[in-house]
Amino acid sequence: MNIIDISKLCGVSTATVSRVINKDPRVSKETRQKVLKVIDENDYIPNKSGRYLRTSRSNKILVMIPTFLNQFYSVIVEGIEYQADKKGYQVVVVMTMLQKRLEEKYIDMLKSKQVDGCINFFSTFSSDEISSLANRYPYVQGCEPTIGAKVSSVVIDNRDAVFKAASSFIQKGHKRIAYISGNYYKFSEQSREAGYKQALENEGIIFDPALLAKTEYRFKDGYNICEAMMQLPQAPTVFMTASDPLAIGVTNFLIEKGYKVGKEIMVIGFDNSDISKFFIPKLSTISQPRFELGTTAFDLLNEKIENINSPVKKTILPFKIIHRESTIG
Amino acid sequence: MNIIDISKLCGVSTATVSRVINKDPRVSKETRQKVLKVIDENDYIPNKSGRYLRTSRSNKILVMIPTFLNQFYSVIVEGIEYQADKKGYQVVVVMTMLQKRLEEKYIDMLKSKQVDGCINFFSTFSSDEISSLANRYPYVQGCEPTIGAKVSSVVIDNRDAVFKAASSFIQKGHKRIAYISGNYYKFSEQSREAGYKQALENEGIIFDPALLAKTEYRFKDGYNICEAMMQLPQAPTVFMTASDPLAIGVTNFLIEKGYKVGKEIMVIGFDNSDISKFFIPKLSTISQPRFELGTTAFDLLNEKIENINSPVKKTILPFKIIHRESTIG
DNA sequence: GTGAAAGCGCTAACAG
DNA sequence: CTGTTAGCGCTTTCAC
Repeated sequence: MNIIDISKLCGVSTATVSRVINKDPRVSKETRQKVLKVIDENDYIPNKSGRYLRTSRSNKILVMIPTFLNQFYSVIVEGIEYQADKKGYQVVVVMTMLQKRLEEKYIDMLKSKQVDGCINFFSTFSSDEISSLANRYPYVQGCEPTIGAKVSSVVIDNRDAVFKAASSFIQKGHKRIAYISGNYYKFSEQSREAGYKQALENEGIIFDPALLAKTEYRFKDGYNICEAMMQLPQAPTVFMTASDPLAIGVTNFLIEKGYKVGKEIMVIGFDNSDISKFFIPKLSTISQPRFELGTTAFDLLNEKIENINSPVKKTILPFKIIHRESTIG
Repeated sequence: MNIIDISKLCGVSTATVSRVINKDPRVSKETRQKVLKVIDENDYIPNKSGRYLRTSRSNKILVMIPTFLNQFYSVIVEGIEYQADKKGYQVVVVMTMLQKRLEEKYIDMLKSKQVDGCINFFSTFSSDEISSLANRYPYVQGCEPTIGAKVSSVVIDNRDAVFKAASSFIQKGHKRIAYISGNYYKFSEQSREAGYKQALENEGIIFDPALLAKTEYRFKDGYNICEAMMQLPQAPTVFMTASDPLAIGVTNFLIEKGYKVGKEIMVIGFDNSDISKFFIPKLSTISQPRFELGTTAFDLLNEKIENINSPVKKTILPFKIIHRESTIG
């Protein structure tokens, strides 16, 4: 069942059927109703490949995220969907699991014109690859822009977030502040580490490499790192981490050993994931405006879709430091 | 840059270029190499819409899930990707947020031939709609098959899972067992409630409607329900829930009020989400084989893609009841 | 081993 | 307001 079949059943041309489908106003009311009736009766759905081939637009955008395991991306995708929906776009999401092979498999959807644009939240590509990609296709990055690449992106001020949080702990008298970072050497990690070191320096505390760990973002990594650091001659009194699961892992170890988290030892995570409010003790964290990260990413992408030569933009959104029981007892 | 441009640059026909792209063996080695060189030099990527239109295959499947907020789906999607990848499929995921409008917006991808098949994990459609959909397009369901619909699906034996768990609590002497269920009136909910009631009946305990709650699956819902139930004249000594977040919400309330969870009051969740091992106390839960749910769902779909008239299959995978601190102190 | 040509289903320019 | 027609980019017979 295609547009020709429908047109024959209606006794009109395919052009007229196409006009009805695309809500072109210059079709008489009677014709329109007749066509709609036949379409409905036959459950006719236009083949999109035919349309795309003709219009070279798919009204679809691709979102690449490393994993669905990290709830962090959930609200971001909601933001993208919210904004994209208003412009009539479909949003399809793919998972790259941090693997270059999978990223290539799916970026092909952009290159082969199956989607009108792509928002990526973690790329394994080099900055040159990203620059050239973004130069030729609508492509923007969120949260983890490729360092040095010429590409539109939306992020928070990671450096300032950690700087402010660390500074406030120091001002309350803490001297041994640990920071557990990720080990991908990406934008957010570098920024946050810089903020951490800057805070120490500003407050006249000498940076101790033993208090800076690089690891994966999971619960057990936080647990393991904490276990190691608590055996240092001078153990930390504050643990700052690059994710909430890391902070929860840290807390697990501390509580197991009988420490009073939030009183003796402070713990603060990152991302304000849902569990942070319902963990026991309630977890302090640094919050990113996830929904707005999504809507902004879409807006940036849309500019590129409408004009691939529009200027590259780097948008920075505000963060929030949220203190709960794990830092204020 | 299209296949014609490439063919001209190579001095061959488009047919030959197409053969090279599709690894057709009857192309001479020299021709092949010349074509590949030109393709590479020009960064030529075939337009997929042209191909789909011609072949009516997209090598893409659609996965519909209600929300990325629930980590439960993460490993399932990994399983799907793992299996689909072996057959050369791309996996695209969309989020329906339990909204019929969004589900329709995305099911259109299946009907309009943008994907070769669809795996859905939560549908708002009626059983008639699903039956007719599954009859005409490769479409299967996972975890929450539409009740009464003629559609292939993969699930665990939800009824038996809750039956076994509840029975074991009763056999340990518990008489007041609460079950917090979801409020969507879906397959898993009905099965689990049936298992719960069956266990009570088998052990000669009269079902008390005050101990069966229907709510959403979030942390705070567990908290609120627990608060209400603990005010009953005879409060429960066991809380079973339909999700881990619900169980965590329950535990939050109990600990806040000073109860010893795992000693005085037992709590068991559902799905064995990552946090369950790192919550304090460690949370007992009922585990579904998520990766296998994914691979099996893909296999079922693939059968339908290869032959839309292949018989409808209902696959049941094993579950596991995992006891941790919240039920064994 | 290679090319010519038809056609997948659709839209849009043009004509009337 | 409606129809005719070309053509989007690709694959695939059918020839040679």
